[in-house]
Amino acid sequence: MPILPVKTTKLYSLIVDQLKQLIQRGEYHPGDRLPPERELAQRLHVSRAPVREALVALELLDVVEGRIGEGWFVKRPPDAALDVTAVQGRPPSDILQTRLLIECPVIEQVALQRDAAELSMLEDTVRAFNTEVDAGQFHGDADRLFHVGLARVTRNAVLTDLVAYLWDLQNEHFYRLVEGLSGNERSRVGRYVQEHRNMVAAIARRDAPGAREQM
Amino acid sequence: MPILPVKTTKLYSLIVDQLKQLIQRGEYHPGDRLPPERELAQRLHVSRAPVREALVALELLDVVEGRIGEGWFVKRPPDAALDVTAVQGRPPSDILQTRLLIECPVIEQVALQRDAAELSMLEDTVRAFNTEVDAGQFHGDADRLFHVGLARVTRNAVLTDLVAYLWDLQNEHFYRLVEGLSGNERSRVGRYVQEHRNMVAAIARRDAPGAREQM
DNA sequence: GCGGCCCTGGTGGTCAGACCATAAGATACC
DNA sequence: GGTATCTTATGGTCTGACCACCAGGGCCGC
Repeated sequence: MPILPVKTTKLYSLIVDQLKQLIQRGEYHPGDRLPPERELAQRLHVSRAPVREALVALELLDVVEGRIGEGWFVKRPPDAALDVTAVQGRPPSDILQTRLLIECPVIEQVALQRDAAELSMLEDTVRAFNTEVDAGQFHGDADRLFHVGLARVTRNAVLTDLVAYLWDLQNEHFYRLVEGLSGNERSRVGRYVQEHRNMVAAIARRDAPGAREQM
Repeated sequence: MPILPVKTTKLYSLIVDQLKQLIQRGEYHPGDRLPPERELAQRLHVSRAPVREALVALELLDVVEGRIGEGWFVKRPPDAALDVTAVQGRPPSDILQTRLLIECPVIEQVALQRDAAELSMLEDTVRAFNTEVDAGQFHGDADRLFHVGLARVTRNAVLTDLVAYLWDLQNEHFYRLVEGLSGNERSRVGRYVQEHRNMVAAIARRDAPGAREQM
C-alpha cells in the first residue's frame, strides 16, 4: 500500500486557491477592485499577513495588481496567466506532442541560419552530453542545454523560453539525478547522444529536412 | 514628450528580482537551501514580511519551495517557470513569430480532424466576433475565443494553454476595450472578421493548406 | 550495541498592533 | 469657481511575539 504524505495546509496557499476561484467563476472581472486587505482578512478569519502573501503571489502571476492607496485590482483570469501548478499533471503525451510541434520548425530554421560560432556551441553541448554519459552519469542538464541552445539560435526570446519551459515540464517527474546507470539505461542514453550528434551533423551541412527528421 | 510614471519601488518586488537573479546566475542550484528568512531580512536590511511575500510569490511560480521547519529550497531556475513579468517586454515580433509557428500546424490539424460539433463551435465564435464589430465594439474577447477554441479542438491541453498565453502576451499593451470604433479601425477590424471567416471555411472543407495560408 | 525517547535549537507560518506613504474625495478658503 | 488643505481609506512596512514542525544529539533501558 502506498503511503501518502499527510497534507500540511498553509493558509496563504488556501487563500490563493480561493481568490483564483473567485475570479475564475466570474465573481470579479478584469478591472474590478477586490475588497481591501483588512476586510478580506476579517472575512477569512485570518490576519493580514497570509492575505498579503497570497495577493503578492497572484500579482507575480499577473492575475491581480496592487496599487498603493487604492486597492487590489483584477488584471486577468488566472488561466490566462500560465500558472505552472495548473499545467502540472497534464498528459505527458500532450507535452511531447507540443514539444515536437515547436522544436521541429526550430531545428529547420537553425539548420538554415546558423553561423559557425553557433554550430560549434551546439557541438560543445553534444560533447558535454557524451562525456557525462561516458562517466556513467545522466542529470539531464546537458540534454536540456542542447534543446535550449538550439532555440537560442533562432534569436527569439519567447521561443527560447517556451522550449525551456516545456522541457522542464516534461522532466518534472523524473529529473532527479541518476548516477551509476545500469547497462540498460546506459544504452538508451547512449542512443540519445547519437541522435543529438545526428542532428548537429544535419545542421552542419545545412540539411533542414534531415535535421527535422532526426528530431 | 511622453510622461512616464515615477517608479514606485515595492520592496517585495525588488526582493523577487534579486532572488531570481541569484538563482539564475547559478549562486544557488536546484535542491540548494536558501538562507533562513530572518537572515535574508537582516542582510537585505528589511523586515521578514516583504521577504516572505517574495518567497511565497516565487513558490507559486515553482521557483522555490518552502518546507515547514526546514527552510526554503530552490526547485528550478526562474526561466523554467514561465513567469509572465520576465517575458513581458519581449519584442512583439518574437511573440507574433512564435504564435504563427504554433498556430499554423494547429489549424492544419484542426482542418483534418475536426468533427461537426467543433466546426459549428468555431462558426459561433466568428459570428460572435462579427456581431461585436457590427455593434461598433471590439474588446478582443471574441478574437481570443476563436484562437483558443481552435487550439482546444486539438484536445491538447498544453497546446491550448500556450495559445491562450501567447495571445494574452501579445495583446498585453492594448487590450483595453475600445468602444465606438473610428471608420479606419472599423475597416481594419472588419478585415479580421473576414479572415476568420475564411479560416473556418477552409476548415469546413478540410483544406489544411488553405487554412494554414489564411492563418 | 541498539532501538526508542525526549530535549533543544532553528526554521517556517501566523498573529497582533502600529506607523508611514500614497491616493481620492470632502472641505474650507480666497 | 478654482485652488489649497484636511480627512479618510488603502497598501506597504516594521516590530515582536507565539506556535508547529523538523533535525540532531544525548539519554535511557534493554
